[in-house]
Amino acid sequence: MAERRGGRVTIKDIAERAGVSKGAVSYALNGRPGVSDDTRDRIVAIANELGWYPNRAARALSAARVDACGLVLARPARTLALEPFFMEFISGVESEFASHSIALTLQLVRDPHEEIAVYRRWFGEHRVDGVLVVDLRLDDPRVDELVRLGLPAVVVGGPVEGGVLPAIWHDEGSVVNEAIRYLAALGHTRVAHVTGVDTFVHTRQRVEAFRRAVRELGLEGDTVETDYSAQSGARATRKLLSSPSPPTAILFDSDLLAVTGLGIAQQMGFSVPDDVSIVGWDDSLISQVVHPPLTAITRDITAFGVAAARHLLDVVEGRAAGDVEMTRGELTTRGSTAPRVPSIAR
Amino acid sequence: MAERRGGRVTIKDIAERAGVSKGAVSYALNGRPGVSDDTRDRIVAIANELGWYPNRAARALSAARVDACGLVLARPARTLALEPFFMEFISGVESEFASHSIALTLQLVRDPHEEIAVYRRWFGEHRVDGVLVVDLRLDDPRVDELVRLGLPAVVVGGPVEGGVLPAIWHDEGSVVNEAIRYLAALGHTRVAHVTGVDTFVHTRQRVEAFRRAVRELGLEGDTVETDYSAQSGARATRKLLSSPSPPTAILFDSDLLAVTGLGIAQQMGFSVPDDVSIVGWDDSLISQVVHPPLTAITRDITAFGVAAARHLLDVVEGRAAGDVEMTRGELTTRGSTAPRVPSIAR
DNA sequence: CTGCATCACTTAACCGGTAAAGAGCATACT
DNA sequence: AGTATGCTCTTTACCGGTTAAGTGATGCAG
Repeated sequence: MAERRGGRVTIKDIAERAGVSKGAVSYALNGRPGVSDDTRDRIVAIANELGWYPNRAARALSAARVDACGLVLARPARTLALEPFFMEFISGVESEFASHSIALTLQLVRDPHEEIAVYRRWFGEHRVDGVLVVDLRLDDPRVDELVRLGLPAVVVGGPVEGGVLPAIWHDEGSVVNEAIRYLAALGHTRVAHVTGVDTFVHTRQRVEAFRRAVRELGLEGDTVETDYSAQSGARATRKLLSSPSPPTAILFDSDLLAVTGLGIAQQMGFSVPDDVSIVGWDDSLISQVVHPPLTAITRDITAFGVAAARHLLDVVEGRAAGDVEMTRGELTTRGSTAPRVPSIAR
Repeated sequence: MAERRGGRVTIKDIAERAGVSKGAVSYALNGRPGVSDDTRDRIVAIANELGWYPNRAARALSAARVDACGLVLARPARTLALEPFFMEFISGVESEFASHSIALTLQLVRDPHEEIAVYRRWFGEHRVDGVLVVDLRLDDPRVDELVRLGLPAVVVGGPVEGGVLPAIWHDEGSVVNEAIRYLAALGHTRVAHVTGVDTFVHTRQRVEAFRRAVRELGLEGDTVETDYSAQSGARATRKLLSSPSPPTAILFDSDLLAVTGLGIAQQMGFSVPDDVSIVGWDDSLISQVVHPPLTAITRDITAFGVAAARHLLDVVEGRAAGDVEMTRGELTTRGSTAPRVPSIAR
């Protein structure tokens, strides 16, 4: 084998073997006109035989594309590890990228400030063709920076003010509404909402929907904010349940929060679901393996990842922009929710 | 601003601004001799002002490095999402890579066969400088392929037969030994081990250590294999606990398995830890938030990721090869283990 | 005053692809 | 016959860096 640098096969090797020029090889392997079918077949056969793959760096240098997209996660590692959402989302993103031979470049950072620095670097280095931005915040500085750079991006989790970047999100409101109506139908009048980070747009959407539903149904409804960490979830649950008139049903904004809340409730002597009903979010197996299994808001996160990735590829190729609103999740009822037991019980 | 393609600043722009040649700019920005200090300072100042970053593709084409490393995960997405190990590991890997401006390219695949195809492509495309290989198997075909390709790699999870690839792993055996001795000291005589995938090297190590400890201590000790999925964990637990003389203590090979096992045990009417003690592995918050919190084998997974990444960078740069054995984990005791209640109780 | 380093830079080739422009030849048309 | 057209392939420039080799100018020793 005529192998060169690092054992890699280049189109030059193929050209020599086929007795044609580099240009002809390039035309042949890219399926473009300019070579006869005979020559093309011969070249393709040689390429396969030698196990040729296009050198990505070389291609990126002339073509504008690097065939890689990026995802930056700015949540604490410990939270990420426990939040099944991200791995499922990534797996959806991956499967879409893989079928287009696009690489996923992942980076974990500590805060949005670092995240912006990563975008600047990635753009300057031409490391990625585009990025997926998660956990959209109100007045998100990342949006301005991405627009300024001109780095193609799709924002996951809420429409962007002014529509300056294409976005994709779930209808969070109507499923919150469904969950609260379900709890009300079970007889609960004091409900609570343990939310995620308050400045995230999807948190706002959920909180607003929660407040609206509570108002419309004439319930009492507290809201407690967390930073998605287990500790803050434990604190929030403890605070709610130690109030003089604790809620009889709690909606949690993530699996991790819900499972933590369940543990705290049980530890405080509350029986779930007899004393307090619990509803989780992002129904993962964790919700199902705990005891009792959790009623939860289910959505197809992998499909969400697929859709986000596809949208980004469209944006990168200039095929489309605009926003995509995915169908809302569903409420899956399990053992952690039950009709409210009249207060004589306690 | 003299900006060109896609708004990116190139050394040509800097050269024009500074009134020098491209070569001089390259020398200046790479801290190599060949330019005066004055000129260097001027060039660096201009580069900073224009926000220049080296185009990675261009650099990769001449230098041999692409400054990216890869990680392929060949477990089902649903399992991955729930297994905190991987995200924690990735976060460790990431933090080490990030401090060297190395990108992490992640790919999820269905099986080792696809994984090999990814390595071939990555190597041919020159997408990565090296890879981290997880879940080492006996007679792992990936090892042969990586050796054949000459793609730098570090194997995570057990030494490679023949030492053909550098590896990094934990001492799994001695911590298993510690856990079983602890259970024996609590009075347990019938113990069980719910393992992961049997062909993984680290599973073998654990199983051997378990069998040795059981033999040495004169215990009865069943081993049941799973594929790490929650379903198979549930099945394994059900099988063990429905035997005529069920074990009074079970060691699970992962958090997910342990939590699932806990749920099944409780569902079957076993009290944990009174009827059966449970020990988990990879002590994540999940183990801590369930009820009772799980006794578990703890190890610093993030540090493991850091060490693996650092070892890979050494290998890529030809600085080192060889194997690294990390310190073993520790047993953290919590509420899921207790002294054995004499069998009169049941 | 010559000879020879040394310094500070420029020139040019190269990495491995892409793609526009050109060249040689056969066929088709007027 | 002359020329236009089309096809197939080659030549060449280019992407944005790196780097070996080359060039003037300066300094300094003999």
